Amino acid sequence: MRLARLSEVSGTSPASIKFYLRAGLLQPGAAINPTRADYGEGHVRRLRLIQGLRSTVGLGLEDIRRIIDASAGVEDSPVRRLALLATVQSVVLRLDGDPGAASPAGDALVRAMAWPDEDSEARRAVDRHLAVMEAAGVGATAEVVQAYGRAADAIADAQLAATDLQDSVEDFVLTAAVGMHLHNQLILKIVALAQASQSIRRYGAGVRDAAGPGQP
Amino acid sequence: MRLARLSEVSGTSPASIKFYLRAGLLQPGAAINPTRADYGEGHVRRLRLIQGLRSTVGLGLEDIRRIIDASAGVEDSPVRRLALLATVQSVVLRLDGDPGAASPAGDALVRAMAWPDEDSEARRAVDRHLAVMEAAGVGATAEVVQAYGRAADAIADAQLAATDLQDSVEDFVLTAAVGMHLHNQLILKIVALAQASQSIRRYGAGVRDAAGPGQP
DNA sequence: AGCATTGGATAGTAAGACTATCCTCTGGAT
DNA sequence: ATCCAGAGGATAGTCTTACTATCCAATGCT
Repeated sequence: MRLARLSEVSGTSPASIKFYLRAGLLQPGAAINPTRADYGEGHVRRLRLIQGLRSTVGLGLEDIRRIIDASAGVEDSPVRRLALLATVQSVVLRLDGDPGAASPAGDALVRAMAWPDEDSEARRAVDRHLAVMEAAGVGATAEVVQAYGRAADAIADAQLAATDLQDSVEDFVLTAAVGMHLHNQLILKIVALAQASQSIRRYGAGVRDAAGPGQP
Repeated sequence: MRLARLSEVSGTSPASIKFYLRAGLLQPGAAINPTRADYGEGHVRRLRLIQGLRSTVGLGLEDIRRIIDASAGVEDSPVRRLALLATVQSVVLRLDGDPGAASPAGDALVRAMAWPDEDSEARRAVDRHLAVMEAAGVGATAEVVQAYGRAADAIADAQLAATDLQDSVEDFVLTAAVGMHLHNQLILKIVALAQASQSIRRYGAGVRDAAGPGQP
């Protein structure tokens, strides 16, 4: 198909498609001659992936490029797919950074949850984050961290169960990233609800009524 | 103190201070004469708040303005402070939106957690979010939602306990927002760790090694 | 008296993600 | 064979956000 048709099918403006081509997020179509190129189903899937990662997950084009690069060549093999999942998580949550020291709280968590005591980017990110919180005077007690751990276990289980290793790489990455993002948002909103609920429990419904800029 | 001194004390460039003054995020200093103004401790606190909300929590100036507006006049009264906390959460998590229908999953959660069955912005946000997830084909089972709920209860408890209702409004809002943000990030990172751990448990450490763009 | 500072206003910059315009080539209809 | 709408490529413009830099007249300290 030609650019105009690709634009229609994918719901992306021709100008944006050209932009993604220039940015290297989309392969050039097969050149029929110097002024005509042919695009296929792969281009449509790629555009769906870009759109989804942008609009739903809110990633920038640089992050999307990293995910696309990591997807290259990962067609089958569950192990590679799960590794790709780790990359997606790393990008979505910005897990990369300096190594940093292992934290006792992190060790305690891993032991309490009976998780394999392996070094991983996620583990280092948790350790670093606990150190940052400590430094900011916002410590997390071991009980709280373990409560997070139990919830995280359930979440991870649900997400892995919902992960279809048979999809095309694009669809696999897209559903994984979208699912991850939506679950993350859900947790945060439930925390907000819990906090509102506990406030009401302690101080009554007046808490709700006193909200907002205009005070009585 | 003069602008130059305020700049030194707060670590904000004079140009930025002027910018915040223009944007209305900072009150003008007490005018001594047409070309000289005096700034006080309140200005320093306000700048600390703006800086913290920007750099740590990553809020935009519009969101910061909403929080500042909501803080106006809230000096004491625990009830008002907790209401302010709800506003901060609403801004940080972007809880506002159309009402939307109540979801059975949300009701189940509230009942299971024995939270007060009150209407609130957070509750509507959870309901809406569950509907969005359903629509996106990323359903959350009741068990998962309740696992989130238990963790959220522990989180909310820890955060409310760490909330010092005696601080200045600025410090109160700042520590609340920063704590909220850091806890949120922690949860997401622990989920990432849980997922990595479960992947390794199922498929062995090969998952970790297969990560990254360069494949063997 | 004189010059650096202050405060206020105006305009410029940088990043990110497009969007619009221009130009040339071409392929199907005439 | 010829014409011209549309294709593809390149370049430049737009919009937003958050500053940063420059100007300018009025002071105030020396």
